[in-house]
Amino acid sequence: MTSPVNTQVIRVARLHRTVAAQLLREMGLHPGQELLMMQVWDHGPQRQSALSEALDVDASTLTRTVQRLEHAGFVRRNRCSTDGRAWEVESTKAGLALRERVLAAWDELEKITLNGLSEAEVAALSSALARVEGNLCEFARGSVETC
Amino acid sequence: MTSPVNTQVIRVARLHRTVAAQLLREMGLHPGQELLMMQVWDHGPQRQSALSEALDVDASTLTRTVQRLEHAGFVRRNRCSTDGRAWEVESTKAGLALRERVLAAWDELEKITLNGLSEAEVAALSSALARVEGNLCEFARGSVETC
DNA sequence: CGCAGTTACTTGTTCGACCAACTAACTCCC
DNA sequence: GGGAGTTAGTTGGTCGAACAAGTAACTGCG
Repeated sequence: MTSPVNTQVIRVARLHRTVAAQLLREMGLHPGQELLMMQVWDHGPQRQSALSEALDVDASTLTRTVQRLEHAGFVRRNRCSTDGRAWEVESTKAGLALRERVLAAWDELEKITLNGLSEAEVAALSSALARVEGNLCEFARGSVETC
Repeated sequence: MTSPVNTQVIRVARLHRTVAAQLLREMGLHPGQELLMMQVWDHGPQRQSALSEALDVDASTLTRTVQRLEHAGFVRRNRCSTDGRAWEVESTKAGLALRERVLAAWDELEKITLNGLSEAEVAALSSALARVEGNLCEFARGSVETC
């Protein structure tokens, strides 16, 4: 078999996203949006630059995700008082109303993913993924500093 | 921390794809396309339905990937002689010319990903990913049969 | 034979994600 | 103060990926 881990990563990622989409669908969210909402719920109103760094996505990706969430009414943007270029993103009431369901879906997704693995296996998997993430990040960024 | 493995899967997937994109870029391929090419190289001309099943992607995704690869000159389509609805997808000479470089890139990606992990750790990771894939697949498909 | 149902592929639409190029606003330093 | 350089966010384009809905061709059964 040629390079099975590459293939496994790709397949697991796609399936994981598909399952996430199924779970999030009924609350009107798409995969990726829940991460932004969770970040805002947990850490309050934040600039897009902070979100983009926390979620580790491109600024342009973030812009469009925020636009869609704003359009859907889950998020609001206010001009930053101290920096005229920046926006602060904040959850609306409608956004907050999703919180419990999203967290439940997130837990369920984790359970589905790890079904049948022992605690030790989960720990090993998690630590292996952390190292893989470090490896990939180092290569992608060209340095180990920002990982 | 809330549900760390979910997050890890998502981050690793994105980084893995980003690194793949960097490696494939210079040969004019995008992530996902290399999987199709490898499938065709390894198993010869195939119908799109076979490809879509082998790569486990939606038929519509496959259609467009084939269209782009065809447009790029890496792949050719011929009407299937025994079934007027189907197409057989085949690598062109230009496609075949990429083979060595793609396989090298694929190996490098695997090496980058697994850098610093022992053989035993890789084996454990791979087996854990296989089980996770089974779990997710079962949920996504609603049955264990097709996994 | 001919119609019903299935299968193979396509198209439209939406979304995440990236890169590249751009604007507007801030900062720093002469 | 004012220009050079940086930072924040946006827009345009492209691609993978999915779902939904559609067309054309095959299959099976009465």
